[in-house]
Amino acid sequence: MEATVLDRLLALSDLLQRDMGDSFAADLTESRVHALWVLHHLGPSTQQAMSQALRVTPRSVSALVDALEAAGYVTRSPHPEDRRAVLVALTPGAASMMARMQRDHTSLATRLLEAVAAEDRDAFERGLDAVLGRLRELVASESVSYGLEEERP
Amino acid sequence: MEATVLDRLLALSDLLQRDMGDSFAADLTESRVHALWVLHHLGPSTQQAMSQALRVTPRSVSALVDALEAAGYVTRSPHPEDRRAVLVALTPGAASMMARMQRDHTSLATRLLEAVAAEDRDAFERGLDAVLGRLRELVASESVSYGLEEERP
DNA sequence: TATTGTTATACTCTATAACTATA
DNA sequence: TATAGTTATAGAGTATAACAATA
Repeated sequence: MEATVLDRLLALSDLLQRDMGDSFAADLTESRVHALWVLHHLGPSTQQAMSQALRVTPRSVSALVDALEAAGYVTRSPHPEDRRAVLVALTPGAASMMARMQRDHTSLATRLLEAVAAEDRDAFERGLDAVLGRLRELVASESVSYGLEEERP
Repeated sequence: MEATVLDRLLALSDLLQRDMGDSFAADLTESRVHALWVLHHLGPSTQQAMSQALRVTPRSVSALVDALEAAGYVTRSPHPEDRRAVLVALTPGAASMMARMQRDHTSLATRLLEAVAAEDRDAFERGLDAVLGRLRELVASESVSYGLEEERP
């Protein structure tokens, strides 16, 4: 039995994730880098906005921002229009680190696409979009399930 | 700027992972299901073997197996040839649960591939293999890096 | 009344280090 | 001496619930 497309996608997913989890500074973890990455793309943000982008609870964002602030990666400042909220922003050092990460990300994207034979690239990209679209449909309709709820050992 | 192939792969990775993390019985977590999945594919295994397959330390395997054993998903039995080791095996209930998960997995693989236009499928699969191969090379040569070690804020 | 963020608490995953039993 | 697994301990991520300040 040979590997299905799904198996290969899962293998890719595994490699990408392992790769991203590596090579962080000692005081950075995957979750913290994810938070920095979100700030890099969103700009200064409330913790509410970060909570939605990271898909974790506001309480967890507080903990992440506490750690990032203590290590000098972000600052908290009062929101100019809403005195309940704070604005979290990257420090200059963290911003340049994220800029470098963005360049590495772009370079990786290029190198991966270059691995695909030129005559296959269009079909490959169409296929990728099709699979992504289908998966989004399935997730939205909740019809992707490993059905573990019904049965117990 | 439109999404690169890498961005789409990461989006796929995200959806696949979110999907797998959902819909577990209350006493199952993603890590525990991963352990059950490994046992489903390897058959009865030592904790050492599980440690390598799951890429976590032996100590963490002990903790996972403790929880799975307490909840009735696996059993520990003495290894017939090595009295230091134990064999961890799925209980019948867990085995049938994993069989169902395997069917769902196969069905998902089929549905995803069906989303790709028939005339694109060969090129899509070749492209996928090429990207996967390239990523494996890059990871093996450690030349994929977001370079976070050198700089600090 | 609803929202933003925090304090308090708890559980899970993971890791390192030291230890026992066996190979 | 090396390996399989455990006890002990610690750090990080996440969650829920109750609360404060503000909208």
